[in-house]
Amino acid sequence: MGGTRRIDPANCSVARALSVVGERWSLLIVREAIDGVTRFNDFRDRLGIAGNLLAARLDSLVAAGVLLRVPYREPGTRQRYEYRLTGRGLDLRPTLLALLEWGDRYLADPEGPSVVVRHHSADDEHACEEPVRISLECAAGHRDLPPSAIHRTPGPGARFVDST
Amino acid sequence: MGGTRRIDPANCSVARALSVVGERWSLLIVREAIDGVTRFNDFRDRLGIAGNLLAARLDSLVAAGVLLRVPYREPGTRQRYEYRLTGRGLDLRPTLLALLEWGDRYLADPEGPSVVVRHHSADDEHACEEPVRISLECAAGHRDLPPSAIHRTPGPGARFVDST
DNA sequence: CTCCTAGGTTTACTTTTTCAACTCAGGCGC
DNA sequence: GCGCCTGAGTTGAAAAAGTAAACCTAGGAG
Repeated sequence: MGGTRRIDPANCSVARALSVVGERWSLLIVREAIDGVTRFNDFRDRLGIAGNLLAARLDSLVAAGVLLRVPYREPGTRQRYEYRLTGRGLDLRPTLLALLEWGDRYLADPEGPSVVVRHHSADDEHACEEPVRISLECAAGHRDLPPSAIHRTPGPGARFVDST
Repeated sequence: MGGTRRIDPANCSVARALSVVGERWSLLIVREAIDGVTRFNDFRDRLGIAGNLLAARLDSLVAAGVLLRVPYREPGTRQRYEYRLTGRGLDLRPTLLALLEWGDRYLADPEGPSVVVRHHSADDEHACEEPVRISLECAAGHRDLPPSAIHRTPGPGARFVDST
């Protein structure tokens, strides 16, 4: 017994992240939220998702802190709730952008990508409207690493399992 | 009729990418493949996934070009098949890294991340073993854009739907 | 000629997802 | 006050997906 040890694949932030946003629809809901959607019927109409499932997903995203359930009241109507993206939710943008890039590269519409993500800013200073892409860079400042130039190493919270 | 028009949310590379790698287990299988796993029983043992489901996922990842089914033969055994990551599969690393970063930031083990992705290279020249992270940069050279500094615009393949 | 093993397939069961219909609470016109 | 409309869900039955465990299978070893 006691062969080599390797990082336990179950104790991994990828798996934990996927347990929150890995279900069908979750990331698409976040994408719509990033696009400014906040209301139940708008999510439902834009995604074509079933109402009960949307309710369940919104609940779990709220529980995970990705969305915030906020009461609002439009003049002349009763109080209702909307779902606002939190900081956590905004921080899923790189994930969505990585998926967008991969989809554009390998599964795009023949006419080209349907969505281009561009740089802008509230103040004019940095607004340039140029397309944005994902880049891998290391703490030593090496930029644009190819996917083959990275490897996984155990971190402080690593657990190990024996492999045979 | 004919309100404002917006990008059709169904005609989107994020949705297409998720139709390939968005099912439960798919990205974890890719993660293991990136980690060097190629064989059925290794995937099964490391992930704890049911055999029939693993078979189905491997098939669909092969059909999507993420994995390649390659015959091999170990001396003294019959020919078997293994599943090798393709270029498409490797290009999912940024997606996995984005999920890893998000999970580390918001769902980490109290002791810290279990996995740290580091920079290395086959030739010593660029090897530095520093941690790698995802960065958003635009074509004009602006780097490290915060998630709030980007927005979606229609691309050449965009389709539109009326919104009320 | 039987056993072993990696790589699956089958079967039976449980859970999720889907679709459509229904509810609910308040505001509004009358 | 009464019925109607609307946004935001809930309910329930059917279909699809996932799980666990037993079973199959082809070639090499003994």
